[in-house]
Amino acid sequence: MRLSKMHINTLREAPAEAEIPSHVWLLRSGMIRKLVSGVYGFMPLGYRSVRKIEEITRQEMDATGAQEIHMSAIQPAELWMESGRWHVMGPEMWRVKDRHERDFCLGPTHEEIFTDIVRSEVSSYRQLPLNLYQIQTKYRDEARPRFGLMRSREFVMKDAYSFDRDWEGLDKSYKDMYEAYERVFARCGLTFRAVEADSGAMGGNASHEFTALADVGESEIAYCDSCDMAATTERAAVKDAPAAEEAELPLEIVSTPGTKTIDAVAEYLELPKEKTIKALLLAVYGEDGGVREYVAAFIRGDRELNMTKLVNALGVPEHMAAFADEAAMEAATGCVGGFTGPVGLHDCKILVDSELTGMKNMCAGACKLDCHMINVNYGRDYKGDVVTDLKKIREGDPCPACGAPTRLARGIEVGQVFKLGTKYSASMGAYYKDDNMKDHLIVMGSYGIGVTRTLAAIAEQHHDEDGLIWPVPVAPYHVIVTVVKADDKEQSELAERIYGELLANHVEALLDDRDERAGVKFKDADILGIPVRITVGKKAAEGVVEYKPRAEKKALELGAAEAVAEATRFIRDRL
RNA sequence: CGGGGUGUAGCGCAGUUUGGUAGCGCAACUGGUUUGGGACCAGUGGGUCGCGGGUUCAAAUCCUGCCACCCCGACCA
Repeated sequence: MRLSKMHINTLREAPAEAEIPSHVWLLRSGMIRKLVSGVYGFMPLGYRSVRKIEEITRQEMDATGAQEIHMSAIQPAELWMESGRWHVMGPEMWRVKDRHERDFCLGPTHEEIFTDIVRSEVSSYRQLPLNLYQIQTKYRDEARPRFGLMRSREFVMKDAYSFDRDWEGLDKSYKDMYEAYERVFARCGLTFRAVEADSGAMGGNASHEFTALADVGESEIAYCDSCDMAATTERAAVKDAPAAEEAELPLEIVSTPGTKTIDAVAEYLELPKEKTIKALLLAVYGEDGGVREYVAAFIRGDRELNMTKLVNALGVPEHMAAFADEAAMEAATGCVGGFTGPVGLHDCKILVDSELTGMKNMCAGACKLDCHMINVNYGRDYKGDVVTDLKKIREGDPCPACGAPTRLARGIEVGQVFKLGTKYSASMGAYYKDDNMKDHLIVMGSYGIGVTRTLAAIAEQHHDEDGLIWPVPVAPYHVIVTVVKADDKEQSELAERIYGELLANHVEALLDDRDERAGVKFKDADILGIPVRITVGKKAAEGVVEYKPRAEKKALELGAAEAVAEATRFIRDRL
């Protein structure tokens, strides 16, 4: 492609809305363009890179035997009613009505649609296992779209669904997908980790998230250098601190005026925060928006609550639980904001972090204004309706698997795989017949890759102060041939020859034949992040050009033929 | 949804405090001079000042309602 004919528009300055490097450079390179908040369009170069990620994904999916189909983004509400998710999904689901007032949604994911296809088209064990996938636009009305393609309301996703006869089959399908995902992200040039994840609203009982490491990532992972433990911080189990070896002292109420926070009460009573109990007051809401149940969760004062573990313990969807309106909860349960403890509550479910059962002589709120209790002991003074791990993991906490210090890192969730089991086949009635004509539920898995988010993750990991540096497999073009003086006959002829030879070698080449100053062309080539630049300039008459990989600081002087050979080799080695 | 901020030309911004009929840089167009890291000179075009209502002789500027966008938080297959 000749740049003189191509529609590109690089920006000298970043639009004010862009905060992180991937967003800045994708906008400045003119690869993407915002339409409204969380909705982006792809310009010629951006769309080429998107298609490359799609193609890599497609190749790796096909290699596992998965088959590509294409379903509509518009989905009838009935299917979501059947699975039970029409009401579970919450406001993130983009709901629309047709002219007859019938309910539809713009698909945020396609479990229902694929289950529906398979239940009507698969009836025999001979048709299983089956893995169907699509690359398609998804819609999620995010509460807060952010960082360009990173968290957008419309995005391209590859979603695959596996259908097996039994759990052993699912294990195999899951492993195949997991390994395919490792190949996809490796080919995209990402530094990533696969970590254990919570399966959330997807249902199912096992999940891994593929996280591209990046400081700006919204996903936080915990991992261990001494063993292979790696999990999202939501998921990571936290080892309880060892039980205290202390005699139980008599329960006492003490006056603690104005100490509404753990910091304040610990300071006032001169106690370490580890000797205090923190109360988190929550409400579970029903579908009508009213309070269904009040919940008080107790964890050690120095810990933080892990909301995911809490809602899992309650068995409710995450958006149906939230911090309670204090006044209403005080009236209903006898708690006192800032002074709530596990002793003295009523009409309220009590969740206790397992660690507290081993702690002796703790300080907790007394459910009485300006008062705390000391020497509170589990078993003797209070009990939990549920006792489980409710705490968030911290850097340095002992690894739940081996005890070595845990490390934390941030990243971008570019893919996730789930073992769904029979959640959807059971709710929607997807069966197959075995060789005795007996019906069995199909065992399912689902597997997603955020294609456009992957593009952003790659940009986030591959840029410098001058612009993008695309890994060859996802670069919009491989080589850019820059003509320093477009009106110099020797230069333009040599550049044309090099350009032609590159194309003949099946290298995707750009020819910058624009009537621009050299500096403009160099700046643009750098911003666009084309992996190799061949500059045809002063020494064109001698047949000498400059060869420079984008990631290198210095250029090499080579003969034209050598430069073509070198560029061709560079690209082939990395594809 | 809560808190904060911003809306003025394609992009980045000034002007708003103290009302007087809109400006700068970049980009675009024309001509000339330049020509190896975002050139220079001269000229040109482009704006319902987010939208609606109000105050006023006069509103980008003051009052008011709404909308959009961004950031933090809540939330997030």
